[in-house]
Amino acid sequence: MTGLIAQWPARWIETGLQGVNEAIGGQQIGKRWTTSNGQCMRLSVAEEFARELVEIETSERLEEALKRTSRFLGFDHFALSLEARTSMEKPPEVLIHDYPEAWANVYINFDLGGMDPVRRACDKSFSGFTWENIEYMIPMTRGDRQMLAVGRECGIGDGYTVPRHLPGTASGTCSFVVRPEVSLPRQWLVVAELVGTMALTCALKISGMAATASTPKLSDRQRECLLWTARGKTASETALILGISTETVIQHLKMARERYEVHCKQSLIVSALFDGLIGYRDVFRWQKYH
Amino acid sequence: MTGLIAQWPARWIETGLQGVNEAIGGQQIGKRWTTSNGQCMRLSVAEEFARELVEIETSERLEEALKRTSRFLGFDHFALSLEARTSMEKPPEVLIHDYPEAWANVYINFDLGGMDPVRRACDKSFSGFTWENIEYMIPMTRGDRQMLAVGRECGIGDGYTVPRHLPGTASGTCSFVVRPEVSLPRQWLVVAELVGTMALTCALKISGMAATASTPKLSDRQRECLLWTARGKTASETALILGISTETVIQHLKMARERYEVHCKQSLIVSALFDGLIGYRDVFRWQKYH
DNA sequence: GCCTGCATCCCCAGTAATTGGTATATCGCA
DNA sequence: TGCGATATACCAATTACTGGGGATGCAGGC
Repeated sequence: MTGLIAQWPARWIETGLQGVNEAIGGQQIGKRWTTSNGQCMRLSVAEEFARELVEIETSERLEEALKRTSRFLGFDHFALSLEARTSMEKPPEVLIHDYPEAWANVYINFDLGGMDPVRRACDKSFSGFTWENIEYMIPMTRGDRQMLAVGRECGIGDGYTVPRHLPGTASGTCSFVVRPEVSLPRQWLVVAELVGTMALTCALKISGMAATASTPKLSDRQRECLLWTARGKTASETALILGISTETVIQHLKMARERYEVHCKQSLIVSALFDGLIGYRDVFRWQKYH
Repeated sequence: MTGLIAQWPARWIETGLQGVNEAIGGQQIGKRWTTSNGQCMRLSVAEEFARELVEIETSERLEEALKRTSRFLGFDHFALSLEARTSMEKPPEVLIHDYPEAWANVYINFDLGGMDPVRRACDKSFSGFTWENIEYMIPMTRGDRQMLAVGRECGIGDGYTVPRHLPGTASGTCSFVVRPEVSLPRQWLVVAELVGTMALTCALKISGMAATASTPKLSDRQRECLLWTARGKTASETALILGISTETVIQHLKMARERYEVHCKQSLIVSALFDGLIGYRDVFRWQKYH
């Protein structure tokens, strides 16, 4: 339980915010994102992208829209990857990009080794980050730096990556990249954050991993018993907490299993979590207060 | 094992995107967010907030800045919560809000029942969502609706919640709320998405949580036994499947519980799912084939 | 060579869960 | 008013799990 409790230098945290700050940028309003009459149009780009996405059903169309939008934002490449949260070997649900072929090939080898520092940094940030800040987020190994160097030779310079996670369901990243010797379009990073988020939402929809509401399968009392079970309580403990008899708790859980058509509490918990009938926050928050 | 992997109605997925679309909004540019000379200033609000955040080191100052910004965006209340998934009992790392006291008190009681549909919906979306869309994301029980009704009586109307999750590390939400009978400021939701993201990043910095990340690691065999357990198998069934003795399976699960510092298989499964050690895909894909 | 981690196997005592029943009372709704 | 759903409570038999002990062999690192 100990292990790698590294002390992140406070700097990355600041740079995380500064990254957003830079992303927001815009002291000087560039010509490119203002119309002739001086109207700001940065959000309009995200707006237009959002309108497109509502209609998109296939990864091909998402790729096309993302490519066009990333170009407009001033990036040379983009890459979106969405994978089911699993350790088993399976191809990602959605993987679209327009990286140079040389880099795409190299990348697969690096990725198989799990050596991508960008991926690791994704587990550390709520928001998008520029690649130049990765070294303040995670320890960079020699292999990591070598990978980035190889990337530059393949036409991959700096980038901005938007990470998103859904517990138990999926992890996704959406990166916007410029070629070497070119600066990131700072004033557009904030729009990239929005565009990346929307693209990942769309990818989730395409992959079929998006959630939906079903009619609640359980009564409130059944759900309550289930929640305490998920929190690690036994039937008798739950009975004490709810002020009812142990047998009643058992009965509620019995009914709940019948409704979900499962025969054990493990499956019941997994099903209810997946359905959204109980949430991780419901389970873990309570544990804080023991 | 039917019913679990239902065919998601496309509706919520669309509404998810439409939510973003509405958030982007802005067909009609309201007077409120344009300056006298017609300059758009929506992003400027986020920009200003970002500049403040870089300097903020305490939750008190974050609270103050978030309160001011949420008012400016047209919301009546805000709430930010950031929780670590540690095994140690500790209060939430950061919990700041300016909800009416009546609601804060009521909420704690409901919270003990784990009946907040907003928190559950947070496990289902990459981006922020309006509360009116929750019913398309997760099943709503009677208790859920009752909770929202009580909320309205306490001055809590509709809201927009930004969820963020770092696997094995932390979960956070930032909500922006209007009082009943008042509409959400649609054109500002996109800014709320950015402000919420930045506020959560800042909260992460304040809590020092970036420093405490390591998730327990299980051996391959331990994970395999855990996976079959999550699939609803008993120890003896798992033993048959893996071709080892029941006692060995029990031993592996024993070790896994020790590493996660939990004492029952329910908690083990929930923790492993949350950390991404196993995924719903791992569990359900198998069940399709019985 | 020693140590650690891993995987495998075994025993035991106590507790919990599962499956099969039965039985009340209440509440909302048609 | 009667039906169905809900919440409550109980019993009995069987199986599964949990937390203590052990043990062996095998790989990899220092």
